[in-house]
Amino acid sequence: MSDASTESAASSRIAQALRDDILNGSIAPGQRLRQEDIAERLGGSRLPVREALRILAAEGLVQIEPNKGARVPLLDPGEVETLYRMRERLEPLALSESMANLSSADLAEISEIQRRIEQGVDVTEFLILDREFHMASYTGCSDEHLMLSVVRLWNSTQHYRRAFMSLTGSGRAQIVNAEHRLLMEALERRDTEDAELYLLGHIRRTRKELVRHPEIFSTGS
Amino acid sequence: MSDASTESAASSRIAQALRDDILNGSIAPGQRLRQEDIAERLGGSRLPVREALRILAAEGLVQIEPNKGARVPLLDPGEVETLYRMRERLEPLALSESMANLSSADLAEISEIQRRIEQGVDVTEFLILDREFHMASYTGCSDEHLMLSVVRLWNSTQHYRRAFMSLTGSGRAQIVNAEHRLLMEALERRDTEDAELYLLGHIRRTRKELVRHPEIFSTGS
DNA sequence: GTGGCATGAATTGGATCCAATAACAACCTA
DNA sequence: TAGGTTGTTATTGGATCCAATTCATGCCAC
Repeated sequence: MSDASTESAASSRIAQALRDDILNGSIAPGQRLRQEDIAERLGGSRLPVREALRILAAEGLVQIEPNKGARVPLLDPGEVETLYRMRERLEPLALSESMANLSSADLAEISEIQRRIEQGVDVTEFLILDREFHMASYTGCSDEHLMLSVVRLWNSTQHYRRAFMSLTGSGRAQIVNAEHRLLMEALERRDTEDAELYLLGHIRRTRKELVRHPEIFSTGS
Repeated sequence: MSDASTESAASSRIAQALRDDILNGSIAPGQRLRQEDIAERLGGSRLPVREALRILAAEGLVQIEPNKGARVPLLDPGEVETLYRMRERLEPLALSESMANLSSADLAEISEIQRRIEQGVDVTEFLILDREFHMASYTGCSDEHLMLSVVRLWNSTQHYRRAFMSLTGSGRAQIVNAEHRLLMEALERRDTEDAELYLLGHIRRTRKELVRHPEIFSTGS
């Protein structure tokens, strides 16, 4: 991400800043977002802030209640489980749409990302690289609707992925690496069927592991 | 629809009016939406119109380009095909989440909708009833994210469904009715596996038929 | 005649001000 | 003392005005 192309628009700039804050955990689920605070903190008036909140609402990063303001959604275990089931169905589709268009340079980049994952084990870094790994595998998918849906699913579940990783540490790193390597190998073989299957298994296993740790969802307050 | 509850905020009211206009074809894909025109036509200033356009953008009904305004998305055949492939993956999931919560009253309502479909053959009416039929089968699905995605997919493809129906007439009505009846019967048997399969087949067949008619996508201009 | 460029109008984006609604607290009453 | 009520405050929703950007038209040079 870190897109700075259209920084001209204040609303986009503010949306990007808020998006970063939410995704990296600076703003926690359940927290309320007052328009005036954001306007003061990020510069600009309340109007572009309101537009930014609408943009983020479209991405599932905040929810807006009329006359009550915006807050970061606080999901229960069932909702996260459903989001993962949606990922299991949509991401293999995105991968299959992508594979025909993946260049060998793309494959090399994916491989490089996985190499870095297997070196650094920092939780924060892992979350970034893991996301880059999967998104890189979808670069060949040119359909905006599908990719927007996929990004929405990643955004909505980002916080719980981090909570899970922080809780369990990198104990499961070997499993993830094995799954990533299987997926990569299928990509290099141009075997769509296998790639979809490995990806499905990867997401499904993660879902089951998340469900096994309901303590992730305790508010901590 | 035709919600007239006075509690609705201006932005929600305008969004609803625009949504109706887009879904029933009064506003065609590719058409530009000027803020001032809408404000004048529906009452209110440009500000709630801007919010309404953001709401609709979140639903995939309009797309906003910075400094260039909003317009109804004009999709090419490939995009619609992908949207249908997404439907094939997501709607069986929604159905499976829904089935456990479907009451016999819900089933009766679904059956009643199908009965009406088999009577009236008007294209406009069919589009409404067909949508009601499927949505009624998802009423047991309480997950907002999933249902929002499903609604988005229906909204984005509504215009092309209408174009297809207007073109081919009700010649395929018997096939649709047969598929709906198979689906209903599986619902009544509480057979999730069969229901998902019938639904998948139903959507997939429709996709293939749509792809066979590229003339739907000619702008007509 | 065609291509590029500049100027104008049209349209969107943003700031400030005002109104409406909801959260909050103190008060009064039973 | 507890519960409801009422008045105040904080926050969001909407209207109007101004600035920035884009698009179209027409002109000039080649």
